[in-house]
Amino acid sequence: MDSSEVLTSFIKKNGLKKTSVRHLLLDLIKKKSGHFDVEELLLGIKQKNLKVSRASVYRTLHLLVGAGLINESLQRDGRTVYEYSSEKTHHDHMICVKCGKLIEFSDSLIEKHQKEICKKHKFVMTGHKLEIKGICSLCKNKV
Amino acid sequence: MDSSEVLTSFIKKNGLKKTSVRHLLLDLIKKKSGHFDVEELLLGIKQKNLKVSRASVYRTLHLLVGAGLINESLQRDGRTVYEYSSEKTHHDHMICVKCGKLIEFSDSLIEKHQKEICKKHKFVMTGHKLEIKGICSLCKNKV
DNA sequence: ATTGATATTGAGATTCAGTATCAAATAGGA
DNA sequence: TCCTATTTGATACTGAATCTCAATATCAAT
Repeated sequence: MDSSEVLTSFIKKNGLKKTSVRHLLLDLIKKKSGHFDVEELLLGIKQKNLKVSRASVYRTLHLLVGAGLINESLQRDGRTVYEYSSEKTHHDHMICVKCGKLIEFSDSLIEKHQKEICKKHKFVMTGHKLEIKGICSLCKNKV
Repeated sequence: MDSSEVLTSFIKKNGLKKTSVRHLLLDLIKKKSGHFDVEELLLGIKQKNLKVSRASVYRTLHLLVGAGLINESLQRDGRTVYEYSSEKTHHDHMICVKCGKLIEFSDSLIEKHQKEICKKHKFVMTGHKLEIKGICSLCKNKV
């Protein structure tokens, strides 16, 4: 089932309506395939001479998170950064506090431990976020 | 070296000035010993008939983070939640998306893996945050 | 295809956490 | 005490995210 079908079935299951705005945004996001925020999406929309309002972008992003198609990835400069939930394993982030560089990594052992901890607390995990802040190898060697 | 001394030496080392506001806030935070945000601090200040401005609270919190005395713990309802960096090992959080309940946990294996990953990427970690979102055991059993 | 009930959208106003500004107050060395 | 740099408080400002509400679109039933 591809993402468009996932969206359609999520919409149907929740008594919502299939709209062009919702599928248009999903398409834009799929093409980006990486991290993005609301400003980036709005810029892309403007450049392509499409018409989607800021409010609809925010609303649709919430919807897509609910459908599991995208994730709130992290906060950067006060903005929420999202990413498309691809099939590849969940990954986490290192953020360089000097240059803002984002490094992705994934560690199956950490994932496994998280699941065990949730089990121990009888907690049903719906999402998780691991952010490591520090100084990247390039910045470390500067001055 | 207790936290007040840590603050004093941090202030001296950075050519800053020792002020009553800074030590007052540190004392308030130590007494709280748990999670807190700016509004909570301001409320406590008001109730005790103390006088510290909102701007100074924000400024001092940044200072205390820099001195390693407190941590930015997580985001809750758009507000930054801090916590006092006690001697106990670093801990992470589970947040119930239904009731907002915060569950603390710590896992030395996860910590260890994080360090290894940083080493692999030649990344100098200055802090990290792990947030697991989901549904707590109490909410799970409610309708 | 038309209707009607309901959900969605766009434009702009609003909210609110956090930041910037700047004059007055304070710290602390000389 | 004096001098200079830092800090503080009051308040204006910023900007991401949300709210409002009239206009529009969806879709099931006719």
